[in-house]
Amino acid sequence: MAALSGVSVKTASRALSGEGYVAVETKARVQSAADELGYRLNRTARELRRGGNTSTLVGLLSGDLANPFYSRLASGLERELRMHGLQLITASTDENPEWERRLTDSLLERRVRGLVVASTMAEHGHLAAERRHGSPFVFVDRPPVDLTADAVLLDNRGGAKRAAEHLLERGHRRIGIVGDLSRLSTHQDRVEGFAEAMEAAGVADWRDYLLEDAHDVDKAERAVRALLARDPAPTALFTTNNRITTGALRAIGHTPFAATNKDAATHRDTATHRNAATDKDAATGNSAAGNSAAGKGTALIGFDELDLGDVLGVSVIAHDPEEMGRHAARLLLARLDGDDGPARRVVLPTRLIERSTTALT
Amino acid sequence: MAALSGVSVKTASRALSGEGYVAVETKARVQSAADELGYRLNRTARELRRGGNTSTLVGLLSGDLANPFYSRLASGLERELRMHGLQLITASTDENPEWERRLTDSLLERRVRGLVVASTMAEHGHLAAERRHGSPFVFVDRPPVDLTADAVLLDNRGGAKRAAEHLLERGHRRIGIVGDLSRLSTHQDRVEGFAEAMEAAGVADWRDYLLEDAHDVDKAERAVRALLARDPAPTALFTTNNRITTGALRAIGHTPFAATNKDAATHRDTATHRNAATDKDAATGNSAAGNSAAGKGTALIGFDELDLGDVLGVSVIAHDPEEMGRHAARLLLARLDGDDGPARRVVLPTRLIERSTTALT
DNA sequence: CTGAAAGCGCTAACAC
DNA sequence: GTGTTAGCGCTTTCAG
Repeated sequence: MAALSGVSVKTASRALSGEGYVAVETKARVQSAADELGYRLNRTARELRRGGNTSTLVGLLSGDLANPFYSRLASGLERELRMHGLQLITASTDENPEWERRLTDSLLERRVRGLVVASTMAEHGHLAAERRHGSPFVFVDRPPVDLTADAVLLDNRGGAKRAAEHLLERGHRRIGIVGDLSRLSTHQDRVEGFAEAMEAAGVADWRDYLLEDAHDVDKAERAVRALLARDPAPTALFTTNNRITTGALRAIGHTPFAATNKDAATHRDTATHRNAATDKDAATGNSAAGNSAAGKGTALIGFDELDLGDVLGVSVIAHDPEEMGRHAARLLLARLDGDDGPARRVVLPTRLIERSTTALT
Repeated sequence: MAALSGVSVKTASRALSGEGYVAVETKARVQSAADELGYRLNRTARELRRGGNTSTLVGLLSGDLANPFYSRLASGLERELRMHGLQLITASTDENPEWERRLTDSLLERRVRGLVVASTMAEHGHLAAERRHGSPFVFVDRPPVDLTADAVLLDNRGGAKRAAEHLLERGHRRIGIVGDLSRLSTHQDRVEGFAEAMEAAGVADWRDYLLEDAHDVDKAERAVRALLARDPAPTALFTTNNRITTGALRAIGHTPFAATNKDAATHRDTATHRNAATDKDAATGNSAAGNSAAGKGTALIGFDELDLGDVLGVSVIAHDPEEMGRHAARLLLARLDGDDGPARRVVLPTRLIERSTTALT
């Protein structure tokens, strides 16, 4: 113990934590002793003794931290929390409900100060007891089911409706729509918004061009190819999230530059665990330029902004993931500050960004 | 205490933690009592009592979690750790050394099991005492200075050299190079590699076209515009990371689709805190199509793969951030497993992906 | 299989 | 300014 090395006893606590009065000289002595021994305060023990919730940890559960949507959400959240002395601890659920449950337990056992979750579970009744006297929850992107809790959501329905209207206004009627896991509420809302606009326009058979459960870029690419191969091919496409839009762009295959393109290796080099698949994908990806004739004239609008969306000229329904994170942080901070009012629900707007992929030709 | 609600005392511990022998019936009784009270084990207290390092937390410090490079690194790291029962706690330093120091202290005080850090600090001698009997460190992306520790790095020099050679082979001699913060070792290595190739080719004045400290997309875009406005304008560009490449693409302004593009709002809607700037940027971004004539024929190769790099046809020096994360996890796990051999240094390869931006015309 | 006591590292509350 | 005592919630002994 640093106390022995110094001369005093557990007044070292005061010196190192900077709380309470300590003589300047004593403080210096303790400090240097601690430095020499490589000693540091044990924050865990401190939080235990302090009782209640003194932790400075806030948990975030999301499907996949590598998805720009979630990483930007995390970034906004983290920055806002940090300004209030809190730290973010993140975990990916891989959209697996069982893992989400396990990770939630784990974070709660760790007595996090609060929990922000983009849930992949079908219902959240099991958290009711927790919520009564535990850490506050904030749901992001997807609302709680069977539980009242704060939530920050997107206007999915409105955004999707706007996307469909935009395509309809430009004369399209056979519009393909490719979606994520069909069990996700965000997906359902987007399909609903789309349906609303289509039916209002008198297009009853829009479901013929609906493809769901395209959860990753490769699946999306295949889905889009399948759609474009239909006999009366769709003249336009609505892709309901960033990964799907990426897949669609690969399928449609813009090659903005000269075609002297011997891009043998695709960028999907991250998939080191699925070698066979990678090679095959590389081949199909490579043929994009060749196939492009099929979907080249197809109009496209996607939900979620893309990193190079402006450069590529992709029309999108955009929103602000970082803002979502900041909002979640603010709701959480309010709860930590004692706010025990009714659950709040914030719905963030989306907006249409019209670019070349839906330009009139 | 659940003990009271049940009938036994702190045998509840055994029941809930599942360690030691407990009658099946007793266990069930305790369980239901705990459920009802919304009680959960306090992992913090457990770890304290257990002494030493029993925590399951691993910290990651990086510059900016929203940067795809770091978020993919985090993703690979998190997945690998999770397979071994460990959890990831992340924090962004915003490339601010002072914050990095503070966050490091904070994580260490929390007795994380290990620390993975993409450091922004100039030296790390202060961690020497820590390393002796504290948690192991793994440096990623940037090597430790004044400290021996495990590290997973990229072949920055080789990759940059390859990029330069690629451009030189295609006849370019006036090659602009735009880099990140000049104090970062990754930047320096990349410039060195570039320099090596240029000097070997007899281009002595390459520094005339070097612009540094373009740390964000906007700065990069401006830097590239400035470069292209030089009198003998460069015929090719090497951008040394993903953000800079993005900025360059905006500046060069490919508009792959028809120019009926009224993209009034740029995608930089995230910058709600800098309204004035945003509007201005939007304007300049918007004029990309107009200005494009200036740099349209300019060859471009970037360090780091881009999300839509294949669709856009951007040549890059690619590598695998997720793999870097997995490697870091493995080094850390080995240390936790008792490995006390000399510090390891893993250097991951890069590879050239040749696409249309460097195609011969 | 279950219980009682002690103590992990720290800090609240009081002394001195 | 500083020291003392007790106890946060748990798990470790070591006994029943």
